[in-house]
Amino acid sequence: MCGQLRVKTLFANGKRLTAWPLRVTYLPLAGGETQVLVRAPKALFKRAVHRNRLKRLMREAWRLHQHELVVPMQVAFNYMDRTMQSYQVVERAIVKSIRKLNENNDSQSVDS
RNA sequence: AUAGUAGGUCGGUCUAUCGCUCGCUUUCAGCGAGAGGAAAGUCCGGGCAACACAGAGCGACGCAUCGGUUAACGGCCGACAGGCAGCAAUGUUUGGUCACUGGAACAGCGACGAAUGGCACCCGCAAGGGUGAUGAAACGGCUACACUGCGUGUUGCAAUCUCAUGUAAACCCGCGCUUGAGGGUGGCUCGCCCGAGCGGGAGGGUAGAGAGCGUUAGAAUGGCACAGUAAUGCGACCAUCCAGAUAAAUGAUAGACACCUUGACCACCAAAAGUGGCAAAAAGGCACAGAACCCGGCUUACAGACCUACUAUUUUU
Repeated sequence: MCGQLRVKTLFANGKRLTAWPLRVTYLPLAGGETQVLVRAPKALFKRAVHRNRLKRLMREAWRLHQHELVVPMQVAFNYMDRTMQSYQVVERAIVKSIRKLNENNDSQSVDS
């Protein structure tokens, strides 16, 4: 996912959920392809190496589990812990957040 | 053997599965390439680009023993002198001129040997004088400025160029159109040049792509000679063409090996401590750190391993 405008609208209008150590901001799409964004803030990690590492872990976990997401949406994974976590922890968080995204979407469709 | 000094090298390897970026090809696939010694800090110096040409004077800034080295440097190499630290190997620090002008400091004297002050003794009513011993501290300067010599045009790849998209060539105010606003030249002046628009307000629009951009043939990289004490040169010989992302590729998982720490146990010893040997199982660890136009330096960070030279002490021959 890229483009200043799209990112801005996602963070302005998107909903949030938490799956430690990630905070997920998402916005369901009517159609099209799912767009993803990963973030490791400079405020939390001073060194570029650490930020790169975390973004790679998040991307890798997403790559292996992206097919589990049912409905297309815009998703932003935001790393928010101050310590470096292992791949296992990140993977668990990604899986959990995908499950939550699916649940939320189901309940929404039921309501409407 | 122990302790230390200086310089240098390396800084994980392999396999399987699933991926990422770039290139090529016979393109639903295959093959090849894919982070560092500091890629970092952005502190110096260049290349490169733009400013029409890149001139002169003044100023400003930087550097300052001597020689060498280089594309260049405030870097590097070698040498000299003084201070400081160390038993030593060595490390560290300082190094133009003060003749003239100004400032601070400064009585005068002084290796032909030390003024003054303090001390002791003697003379004198006193002021003071004489003799003697002890003896901290000193080199011919310091700082700023000035002078002398050398160097520097400015801005930086968000430079710069091209294409595409879109709007308002509209509105208001001020100045100007050769008797010339404004600009190039951002420290100033002169000189040179461009010149019909320029500055401000409110408002409207765009913010995508490509080149620059990858050691596509050079200050190129890696060997090997040669010259030199060395930095470095020579390119004489051989080999090679080597990351190129842009919400920013170079990764994830599993296993094996290597390395480091702890270490059952064994030997010496009466025992403990200590020293030496072996190093299974197990546990833990495996640094600093991620290219962004490209090079040469400097500085800082760094687990651990290895190599070379030298110094001191002890023992043995």
